[in-house]
Amino acid sequence: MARARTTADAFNAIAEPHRREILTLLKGRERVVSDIADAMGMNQPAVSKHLRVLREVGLVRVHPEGKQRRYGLDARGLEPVHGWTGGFEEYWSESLERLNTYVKKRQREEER
Amino acid sequence: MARARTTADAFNAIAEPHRREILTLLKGRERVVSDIADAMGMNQPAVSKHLRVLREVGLVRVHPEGKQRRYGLDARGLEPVHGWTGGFEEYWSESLERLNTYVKKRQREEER
DNA sequence: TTGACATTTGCCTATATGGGCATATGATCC
DNA sequence: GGATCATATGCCCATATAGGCAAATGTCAA
Repeated sequence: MARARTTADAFNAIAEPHRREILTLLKGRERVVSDIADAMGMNQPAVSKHLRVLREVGLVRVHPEGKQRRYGLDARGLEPVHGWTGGFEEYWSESLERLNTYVKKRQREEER
Repeated sequence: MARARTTADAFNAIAEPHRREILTLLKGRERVVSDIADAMGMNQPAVSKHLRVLREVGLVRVHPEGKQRRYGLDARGLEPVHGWTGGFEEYWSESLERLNTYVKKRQREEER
């Protein structure tokens, strides 16, 4: 079996650094394809392909405007990723880790 | 150019559902390979390969114990993912979005 | 219609899986 | 050393890119 499709879900879509860069670029405002390509120093077809992936996974939306196509952010699809990783927060937050240690210690003491 | 290696970073490593499942399984306690394989209903070699990826990206650690190898979580590598997605929180949190709108409105008012 | 500009899509290549199966490597016990 | 259990690796296949380049499609203006 091959690797999962990049359009399978947001987890796969954002695994590509250039796609994350695009999403970041779209944060403040909507942008036209050539604008994005310039900002990234990439040729336009490559950008179009990444935009297609992001579109298929629902992280961006297109707003045709004459011959141009403005792309806008629809980051709701990132919530599952944020939520999933958030479930591990205690493992990297030191203060939370201390709290956790404390709680476990208390639990052990209460068991006596 | 091909897709980035799954061991390139946590973003790529957690794009695979089975690997996310493994990390979740390791949340409470450390587990031995066969234990993980059983819990996931997967054969052992496949699990070993996923563990290798997670190990190379630093999300798990091995603790040899006789002929067994206990794997433990080291989720600190997930923080960048959580942090990056967190930068988009306002786009899916409606209350936050309202707050954002309010803040921007205030800013506009202050500019007068 | 024709021309010009903006984007998308098709084609091709190098690369990287993910899982099944068989086999190698490690560790423990006799 | 030899047997046995637990894991890791090697090999093979089907599949999926990511990006470069050329060509197709869409849109608007004269």
